[in-house]
Amino acid sequence: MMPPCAVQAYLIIMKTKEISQAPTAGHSKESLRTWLRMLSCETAIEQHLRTLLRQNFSVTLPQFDVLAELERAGAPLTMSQLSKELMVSNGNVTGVIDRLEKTGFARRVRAEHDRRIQYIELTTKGRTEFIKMATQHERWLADLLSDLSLAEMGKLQDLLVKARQSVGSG
Amino acid sequence: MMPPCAVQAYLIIMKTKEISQAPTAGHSKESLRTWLRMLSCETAIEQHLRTLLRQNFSVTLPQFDVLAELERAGAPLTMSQLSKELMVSNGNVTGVIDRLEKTGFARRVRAEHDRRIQYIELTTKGRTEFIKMATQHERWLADLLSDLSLAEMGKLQDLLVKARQSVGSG
DNA sequence: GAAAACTATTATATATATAAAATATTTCAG
DNA sequence: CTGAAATATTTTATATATATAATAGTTTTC
Repeated sequence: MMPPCAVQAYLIIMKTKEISQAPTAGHSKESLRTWLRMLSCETAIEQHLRTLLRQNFSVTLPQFDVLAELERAGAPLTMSQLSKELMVSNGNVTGVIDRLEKTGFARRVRAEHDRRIQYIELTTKGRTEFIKMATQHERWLADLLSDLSLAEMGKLQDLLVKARQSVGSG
Repeated sequence: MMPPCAVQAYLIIMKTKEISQAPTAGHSKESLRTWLRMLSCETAIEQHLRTLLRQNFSVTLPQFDVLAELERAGAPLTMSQLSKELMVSNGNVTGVIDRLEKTGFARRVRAEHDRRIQYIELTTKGRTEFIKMATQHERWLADLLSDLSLAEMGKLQDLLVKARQSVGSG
């Protein structure tokens, strides 16, 4: 199975510069190295999860994301709410919901008070299946990161949060 | 502009569990939290870079990746070599190269010794433009991660490498 | 020389960004 | 209070990217 990738090959630059990097390399070079390592790590995990979800539950990652958001909300959401929460364009959600309706995991319900709005809600099947997926998903992750101690994960989280804040709003 | 996303909304789970997490939460929960933070951080950076590349150089991220790989190699590569290096499926590279040929950044050259093979090489224009892009790309990254000290980036890299190794081969 | 392996492309389904269009509601000038 | 303009919500259109699978052309191997 082939990975999602996309960004990926910044790796090139790292490969190129790596040898010539002195330990005191400037902030610019270290930023690049940090980013490339984050990218590599994130991509590897994402690939595993994507494949596992597809093979075990016949569901794609964006579909899983929508189910998760609906389950978390505990109530129907509009298309706009979904696209905002998932940070995906509006037109995108339309397609994902189309597929989730086809497989019977979610359904559209037209609002009465404002007929522009469609509420998206989980079906019983959708909720049941999502619970299974989420449980398994958490197990997979624990396995993927099993070499890290709790303390290491804590430190890693702190640094990731700091990096995220540095990048800016979101 | 809307982000790439895709994986994204595992965030949901984090949001759900966050409050109930005791400091001594188990490895499974911490793995999930670590992953969600990594995802959030990586996605934010990727979004910025993607937008900046597109707006400043009219190039997509996969196209930039191919250019980078060709530049790094310093020699023409075959389609298979590219798809392996970039961890993208074979059929995928075909499309990206089609577009890079159209914009004049790269070109196909049929090998003489083995007519199954196409070598992909940078054009002069492609090389020139890529250098500009890579320089700018590094600046953008330094800016995005400017809140992190060199020591913090070093520690973050160590943990990311360890996480990457835990995930497995690649 | 036939079977197996290799290389690249094509086909199909899904995902995504951007932009434009379609539909419905709200606001506000008159 | 009415109706045109502004807003809001969603879908559609187009281009790119991606995974998987199937196909076509070449080369290697036995």
